[in-house]
Amino acid sequence: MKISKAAEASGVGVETIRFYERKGLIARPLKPVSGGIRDYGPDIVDRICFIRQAQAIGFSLREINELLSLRADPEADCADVRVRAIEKRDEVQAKLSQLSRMRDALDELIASCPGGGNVKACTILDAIQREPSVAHITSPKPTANSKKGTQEMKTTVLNIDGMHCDGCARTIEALLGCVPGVRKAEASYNEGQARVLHDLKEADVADLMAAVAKAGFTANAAET
Amino acid sequence: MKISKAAEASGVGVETIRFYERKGLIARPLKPVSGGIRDYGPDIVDRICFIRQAQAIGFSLREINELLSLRADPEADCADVRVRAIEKRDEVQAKLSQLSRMRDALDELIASCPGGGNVKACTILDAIQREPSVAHITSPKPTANSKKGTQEMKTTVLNIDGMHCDGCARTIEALLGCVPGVRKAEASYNEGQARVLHDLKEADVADLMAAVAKAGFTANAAET
DNA sequence: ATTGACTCCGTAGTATGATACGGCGTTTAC
DNA sequence: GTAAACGCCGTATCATACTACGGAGTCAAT
Repeated sequence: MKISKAAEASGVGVETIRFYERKGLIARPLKPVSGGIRDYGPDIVDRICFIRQAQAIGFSLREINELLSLRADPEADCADVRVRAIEKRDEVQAKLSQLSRMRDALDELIASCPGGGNVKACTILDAIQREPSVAHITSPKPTANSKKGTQEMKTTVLNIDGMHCDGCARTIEALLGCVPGVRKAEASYNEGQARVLHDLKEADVADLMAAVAKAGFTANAAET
Repeated sequence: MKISKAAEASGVGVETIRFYERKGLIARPLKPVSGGIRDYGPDIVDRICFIRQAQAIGFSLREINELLSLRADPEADCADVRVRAIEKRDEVQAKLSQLSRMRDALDELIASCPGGGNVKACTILDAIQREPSVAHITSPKPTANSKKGTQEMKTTVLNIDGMHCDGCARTIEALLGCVPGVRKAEASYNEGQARVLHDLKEADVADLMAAVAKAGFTANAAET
């Protein structure tokens, strides 16, 4: 097989094959004693395919070279390969979670755009700053509140549609807890209700309903 | 803050900051009228951190510049920002799917690995060469199943109707985890999806759907 | 006042992963 | 037997993202 055939068979360009040869990723077939054209075997095509696949998974050429040496090393253990794969998976996973946060930030930006001119409140920067513990979802910041003594605490009971389990109840509690002005939130799956202690100056019932609606539940103030 | 402080605070080299300035990624602080040394503020440090994180996720500097310009415009036309944000969102989504396929491919490789032994028998190395699910990263063709081998790991993505919270997601994970042949199950309330790594020899997609249906959810195989 | 650490700025070099070009030799089809 | 099509090989170029270097200026302490 000549080099152009090999290139076609493995889906790369001729120059790329030569490039891999220079990089030591594939062996350069010897010229036949007689003449001047090298003969590429199917093993080389396989090797090039391997390289391309490994690249697609995210390995760099240097890493691929290491994988290839491992493959050739009779002393090498499969566990070595496994470790590399797991490391790579973790890398990819980390990127995924950050990207997903960035997408959420963009969604937020898009959603807030038509509403009004406060594009400034864009969270794109926040979205990927530092590895983020999920903490901020469950633990709302202790609000340094009440500049004045004008509080108006109230407990509101909400009837909630759409809860399917205790997990839903906990989600609702967390959501309500994040609303500024909410001091305490309890939700019960069995009762289909949430009980919220909040400062009417900062959070009214509509705010609560909106927070719950974000997760797809429907809330209505209960008659007491 | 002098440039070396800013560099230290953001974890890059001084030269890198100057490089970003030349590229227009960050503004170069004006020299004070009096003297010759520029003063770097914390906003620049934030911006640099953002750049680094975004890079780690896989954005190029040019793309990052575009992302940053989304938030920078104070008086920008809302519609324009919106259009660009939507474009970016699509890019991010595309990147997410690609990375997600990479992760699935790696998961499949790792799951099929016995964990030790000679590399001659390394299933990971073999699979990088042959596994059709790895191939679809670059060329997403319908996979032709190889009948040989004792296992056939596959990642199936299910779109799930009826999830109302993270708790539901955890329930679904547990249910799927109980199906024989399932190696790994991840469900996300936000995505409305579950991602299942399973051995087709033991558990097919119908099995997965049946398991989920037991708890009152509806599952459909997603096209990726 | 002098040292030493740092800044400023332009230019140049490095690494990765290719891709292209030019000059020459070898096949091969007509 | 000759011309197009390849193959061979070295070098050059591209894009991206830094990293380093050299010379001059700035600044604070000794």
